[in-house]
Amino acid sequence: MPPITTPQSSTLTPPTHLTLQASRLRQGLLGMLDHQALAGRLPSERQMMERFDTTRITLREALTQMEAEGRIYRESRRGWFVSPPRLRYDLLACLPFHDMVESQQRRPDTHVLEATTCPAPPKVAAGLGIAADTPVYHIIRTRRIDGRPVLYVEHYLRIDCFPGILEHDLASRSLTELYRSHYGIRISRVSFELRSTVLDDRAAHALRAATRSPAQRVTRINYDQNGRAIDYDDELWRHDAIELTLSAAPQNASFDT
Amino acid sequence: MPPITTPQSSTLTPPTHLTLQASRLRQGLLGMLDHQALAGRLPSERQMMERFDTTRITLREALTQMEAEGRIYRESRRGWFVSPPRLRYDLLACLPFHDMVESQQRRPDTHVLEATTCPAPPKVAAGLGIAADTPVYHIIRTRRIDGRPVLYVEHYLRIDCFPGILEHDLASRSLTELYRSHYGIRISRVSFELRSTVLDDRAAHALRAATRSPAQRVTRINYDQNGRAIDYDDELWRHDAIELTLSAAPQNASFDT
DNA sequence: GCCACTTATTGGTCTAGATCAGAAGCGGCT
DNA sequence: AGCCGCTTCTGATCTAGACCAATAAGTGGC
Repeated sequence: MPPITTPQSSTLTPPTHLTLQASRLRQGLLGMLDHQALAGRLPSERQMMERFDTTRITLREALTQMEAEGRIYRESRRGWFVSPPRLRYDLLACLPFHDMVESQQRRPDTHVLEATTCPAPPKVAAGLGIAADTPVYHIIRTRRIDGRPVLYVEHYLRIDCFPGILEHDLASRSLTELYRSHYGIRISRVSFELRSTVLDDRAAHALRAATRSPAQRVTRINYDQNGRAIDYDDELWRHDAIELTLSAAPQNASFDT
Repeated sequence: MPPITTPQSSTLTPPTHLTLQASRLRQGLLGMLDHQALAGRLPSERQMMERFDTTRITLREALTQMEAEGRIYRESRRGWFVSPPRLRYDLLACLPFHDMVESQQRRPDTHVLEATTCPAPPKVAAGLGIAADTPVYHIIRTRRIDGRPVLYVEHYLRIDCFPGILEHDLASRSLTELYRSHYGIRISRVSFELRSTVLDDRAAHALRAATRSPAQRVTRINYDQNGRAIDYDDELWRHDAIELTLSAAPQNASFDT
């Protein structure tokens, strides 16, 4: 006998339940993204909720998932937006932010939030190989691409390497360029630590993002030609804004038999 | 009339509202993590919801946030767990998975889901520099650390480079080791593409994870000593399971004046 | 025309449930 | 000892609202 696999699907229960709501919603949203494509802003939550005939909570869950995918993002209390293409960030090219962004036909933009001196936090001290609480320069900046804030970065610089560097224009000049032109220091080695987390309250606020939005942390230590750690950068990117790339020779694979 | 700014705050509505619930909940959960530390499993949602006197939805939102932070993770329909320490994954060390895991005093484990031949998907073909739909080996594996499934990886190998490689034991031997010992091919260059996304349905199912849990994608192309692309790997990691590291000389910074 | 104020809109947070389906544990049977 | 079906627990999904707070737009006075 033919044991019909879905005996109840057509008669008793209407086909509009199960977990179909989610996929239906998802389909609808994806279609919306395709159509208005680069339009940017999505309709308000209440409008979408009505259009897709669902609940606010269900809708928000679907939106949150697409945010995690990197398709859309939100600005705090401002709405949902379609994510622009990711910036390709070549870790070893070591291009200054402005150059990197412009080389991809995008418009960069930097804003300095803070430029002070502070005692080195434990992690920074450890990374730089100096005693904890040694004074260091502390620079906090936000960076935007095509007007969208995507990066919150804190730099910690060794004071003995870059005396007086805070006097320069830190919004329009790149640090690495300053290192070279004013201090004769060039970067001969970099080490990275990458992990995906969320924006902390400070970063979220600075980026106009909702607290604890998904983020990509890029911690970076630069070394000069003498192998001395000269600065420690802590970058928090909106996770949908970048795609990290990297190409190099492996460091031990040549020692085969 | 005197429009008292907060007329209802003390009388009608209890002071337990605002956004305090969230932070209170968060505190409680963090305390719980600290105390039972490595215990692993968290209490059931209904128990926590009662203990913290809140709603299921509010609780789940808090849990989801901590999942995004990488502090906890969930197994589909099985519960919430405290995230173990992240595995340090040195991109340029190019250590086989088993060695990498064991060198960090963890227990590795591999399971082969599929080992077939298939036409190269467009992206793979482009990455390998071969015509689309050229047949390639296709290996799908899941990997675990201390019994926890953390990695879903699909390998695409050029058949002309590794004829008959599917006959080997792909669960206990590393591919790179097979490349070297049986085919005389060693990896002389790697290129990576890193982006944070979510697990697709297949990967989620294979990792016993909820669909669309946060994930770190690591796409990798290996090149042999002749500069020829030999394989294309697509790795999907549970995002809280790893911390990527990397140390190298920048590729253009030496050309200063 | 500029600025302070008001108001409407919208996202952020929360309540109080219900239903469904997979996972785990348990017994009993083989 | 081990397989199988049953029950129970638990997470997954969804409904139908409410109130708060920040933004943005509109309004009136100077």
